[in-house]
Amino acid sequence: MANAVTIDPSDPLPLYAQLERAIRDAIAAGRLRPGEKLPTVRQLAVDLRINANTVAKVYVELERAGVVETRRGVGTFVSESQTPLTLRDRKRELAGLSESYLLRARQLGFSDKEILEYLASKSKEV
Amino acid sequence: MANAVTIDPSDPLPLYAQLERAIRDAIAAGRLRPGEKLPTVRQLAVDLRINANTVAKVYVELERAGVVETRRGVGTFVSESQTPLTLRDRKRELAGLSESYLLRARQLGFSDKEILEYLASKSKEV
DNA sequence: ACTATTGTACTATAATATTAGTACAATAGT
DNA sequence: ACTATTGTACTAATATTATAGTACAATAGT
Repeated sequence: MANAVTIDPSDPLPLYAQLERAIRDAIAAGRLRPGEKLPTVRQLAVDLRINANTVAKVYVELERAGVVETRRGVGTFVSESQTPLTLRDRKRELAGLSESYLLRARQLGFSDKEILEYLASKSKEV
Repeated sequence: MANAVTIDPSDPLPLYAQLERAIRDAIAAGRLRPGEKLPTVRQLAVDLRINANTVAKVYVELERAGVVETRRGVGTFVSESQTPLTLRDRKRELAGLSESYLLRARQLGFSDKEILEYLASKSKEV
C-alpha cells in the first residue's frame, strides 16, 4: 500500500488527530479504497514511528465512525459502504466542520458573501 | 477593535497554536495593521476565555518571530514591516481551505447543494 | 490442537498543554 | 512621588497526549 498516510511530528496538531485526518483524506482521495486493508496497528506504528496505542486508538475511533471495519485476528479494512452516521450525527459533524471553515475563511479576510460565492463556483451542481 | 482573532476550544489543535495562527492570519488579512495595538495579554485571555499564560507565551513567540513588537507597560503592537498577503495568496489559502472543507462535508454524505444551503443559513449577511 | 497474526485492554510513566495565582519590572500619565 | 497599566517570570496543580510494556481475545491457516 506504500505510504498512503503520513504524519509530521513537528506539526502541533496531536498525532492521533493527524493520523485520523490522514486516513480519512486518503480514503476521500481514493488512495485507500473500500475493502482495502490498512496496515496492522503494530506495522503502522513502526512505519510512522509512533506508538501502537496511538494507532490503535485512531482505528477504534474510525471504526466507531464507520470509516473502517475491523476483523479481529485479520485486520482493519476501509468500509465498503462508508456506513453513514445517523442524520443527526451527520448534521452535528457538518455544523462543526462548517463552523471551523467559516471561522478560518473569515480570518483570511473574506466576507461570508465572498466565501459562499467561491464555494458555489467550486460546487458540482452549481 | 472587535474580535480580530478567535479560537475554537473543540479544535484538537492546541490553543497556543490556534491563537498564533489566528493572529498571523489577522495580520495577513489586514485586519490587524502594522503599528496597531493588540489587546493586552490579560484582556485577550478574558475575551477568548483562555489563560493569560497561554496568551503571553504566544506574544513572546510572535515577538521572537518578529511579527509583533512589545513595549513593556505599554502594550504589544504589530510590527511595522509586516507585509500583508496579496489577494492572490489569500485566494490560494481560501482555495485550499474550501477544498478540504468540501471534501469532508461531501464525505459526510451531503450534496453540494445541501452544504451551500447550510452555510448560507449560518452566514451573517444572508 | 496448535501457532501466528491481529485487534483490544490494561497499567504505568513521561511529556506537553492549560489553568490559577502571585509577584515583579518597565512605562505613561498624574 | 505616585498610580495604573502592561509585559514578564515564577510556582503549583490539572488535563491531555504519547510512550512502553504486557496480556488477552478472536481469527485464519496448518
